[in-house]
Amino acid sequence: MALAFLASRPGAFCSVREIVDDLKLPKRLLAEVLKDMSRATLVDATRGPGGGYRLAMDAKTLPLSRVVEVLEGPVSIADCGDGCSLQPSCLIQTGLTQVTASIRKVLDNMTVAELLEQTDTPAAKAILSV
Amino acid sequence: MALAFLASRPGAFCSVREIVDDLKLPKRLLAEVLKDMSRATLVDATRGPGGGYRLAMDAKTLPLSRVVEVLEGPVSIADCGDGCSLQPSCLIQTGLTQVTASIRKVLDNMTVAELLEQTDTPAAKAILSV
DNA sequence: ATAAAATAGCACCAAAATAGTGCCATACAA
DNA sequence: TTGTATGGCACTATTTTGGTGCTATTTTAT
Ligand code: SF4
Ligand code: SF4
Repeated sequence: MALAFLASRPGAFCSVREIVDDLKLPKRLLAEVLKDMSRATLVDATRGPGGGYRLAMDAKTLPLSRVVEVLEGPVSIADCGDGCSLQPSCLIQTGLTQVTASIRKVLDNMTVAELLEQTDTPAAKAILSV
Repeated sequence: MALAFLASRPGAFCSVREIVDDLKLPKRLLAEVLKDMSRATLVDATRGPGGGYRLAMDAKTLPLSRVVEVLEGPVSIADCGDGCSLQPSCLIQTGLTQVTASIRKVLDNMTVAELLEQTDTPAAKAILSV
């Protein structure tokens, strides 16, 4: 939601306060998330009065898969890696890997810009008309 | 994994013991899961010696979406329903709904039979050759 | 009959993941 | 110099998930 908000104000630095005033999110929590995204260079940050965050790239080139990876790590539905003890007897590993790939493709193919544009609630329309 | 196992023994009743001997799963836990699936008529059950579980339908007609729904409820990545307090200011609801639909489509389009057939590990090949 | 093999039900505990805070440091602008 | 803002990181609280305890019921074989 915060990224969608930033996408609606391209180029402008928006403070956490501004964002949560609009979106009604817990302020401290969103602050932590934005810090994470800043560290991952998904957003730019500037401090001090007038500062805040802005998207580090065009929202049209920011797929949801990237966001998920930054916030939750690699897209996956089963951690076959790091030594799953069931692997030797597992009957579905490759199949699940394919399902995961399909899901990642879904997330690759939707951008933050689309996420916002596709949403037709009053709040989303209002912010787009500004 | 258990459903894939049952898919490899079509028509035959397999006990929890048999399944966990092969798949190395915690017995009691798998038992609970199979009970759930039995209640949801995903599998048939018979009691007593020689009893166990078998698929209630052809594995080729059992999509993963059905399995997920039975075990974890409706496929979703955000519970917009039952009164999300953020809904009035949410900028991404419709977009996320579309992502969810795409993911469900992925799960609709892979069956338990495919899940097993696609898997090319030694264990999976072995069970298929029997 | 009786014993043994299996599922049925359901509450309960334990571990892990997620949501959310506290606290202080640092940077920037007026 | 003061107020506004992000940076870092440990910490608590809540929820979800993984797993167990216990008992009842059904079925087959002796
Ligand atoms: S899919 Fe098979 S191998 Fe991968 S995590 Fe699940 S059990 Fe382990
Ligand atoms: S998407 Fe928007 S409406 Fe749906 S749950 Fe998340 S915040 Fe609430």
